[in-house]
Amino acid sequence: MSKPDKRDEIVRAALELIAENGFHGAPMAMIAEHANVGAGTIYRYFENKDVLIAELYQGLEARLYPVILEKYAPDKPLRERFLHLGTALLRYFIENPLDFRYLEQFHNSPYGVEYRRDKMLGEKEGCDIFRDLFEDGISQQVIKDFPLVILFALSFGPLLAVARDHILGFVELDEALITWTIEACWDGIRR
Amino acid sequence: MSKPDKRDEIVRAALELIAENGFHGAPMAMIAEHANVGAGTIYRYFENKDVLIAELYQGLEARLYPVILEKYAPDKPLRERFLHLGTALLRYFIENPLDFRYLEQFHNSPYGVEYRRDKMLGEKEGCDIFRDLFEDGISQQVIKDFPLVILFALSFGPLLAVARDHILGFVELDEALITWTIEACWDGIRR
DNA sequence: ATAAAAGGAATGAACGTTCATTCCTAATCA
DNA sequence: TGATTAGGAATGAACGTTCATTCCTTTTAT
Repeated sequence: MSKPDKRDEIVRAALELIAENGFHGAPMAMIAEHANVGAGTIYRYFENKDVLIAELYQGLEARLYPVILEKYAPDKPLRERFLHLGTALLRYFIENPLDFRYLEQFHNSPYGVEYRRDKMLGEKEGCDIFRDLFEDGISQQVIKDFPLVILFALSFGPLLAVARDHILGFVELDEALITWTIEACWDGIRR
Repeated sequence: MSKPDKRDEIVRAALELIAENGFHGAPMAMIAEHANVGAGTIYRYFENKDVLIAELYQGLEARLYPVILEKYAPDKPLRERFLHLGTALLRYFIENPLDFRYLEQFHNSPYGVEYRRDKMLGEKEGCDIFRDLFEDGISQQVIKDFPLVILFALSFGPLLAVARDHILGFVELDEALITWTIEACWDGIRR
């Protein structure tokens, strides 16, 4: 097993176990076992569990942007742009349930809240695409003139909820239902 | 301190600590200390930590229904009924941030998922009021003909998200913003 | 005086992390 | 080329800590 191979195995095992069992249901010893690696080996690649958790998160976030930006046309009408981004995101979550569950675990943990607070205060990059879209829509009087946080809530709230419901098996989302759901989100934010 | 008084103190301390620090940030010893009670005393009232957590949850849920049903008029138009329930719920969460944070902790934990699954499979009582409302709306062709789970997601998704944002200090919700947000949710589900 | 309730030190299991040791590879020497 | 050895990656048993829970003593109430 080559060198980066081992790191990858650790990351993969951590993703699987944490996504399925939460941070506290995934002890380092168990992660090591599932990665076919000694317990101490993890510490050759990650300073401690917190660092492993954070790096894993950043890796997932980095994967996400290219996916939703693929074929994104910033010149199309606002509604079309919104539907593109929303459905792309929802599809990604459905096709990558482990990623989704991990992101949720992270966001609902102290790590995530702190991370989000930093982003808020620092006005960091990240959801730029959505923010631009909303600001565009407000100034064109196409989207309701609400604070951005509210628009985010109206868009991502349902999106994350249906993704969760699908992954937990409470509903079976097909292409049609995905589109309808994102269209309904648009109805919520449009004037 | 009388007998039920002690039980109440334990429940209050557990609510505060778990809402603020999560299940794993609220050890039994700390709960006992904050309740001014010996560590062993908790076990006179609750078989173990899981039972404490579950009973606390059921207590909160039981408080919730009377609140949102107050002044609820099942004969008013659908939109009005929806706005009443939605704003009442959102207001309750904002006025009782500890309750809200506890409920979120619970729902995002293995306890909550299992609990929800039981409810789903058993078609248990609970969100009856909302379900009736949605089914009414669908048959009157006022609400989109979506699966109930999707309608729940479109309504509660944003509601919980804005409540979270308010409590974490990312937005300051006043009466106007509360109404506008719930109206926007209605725009999302109405035909 | 007796029983019930409360208290908190003691217990053992589980966890993250460390570190002395092993193992593997590849450079060095004969 | 084949044998020897150095270096660092990998290991997993062991450690210290934390936690839920138990158990025995003390306090309170009757």
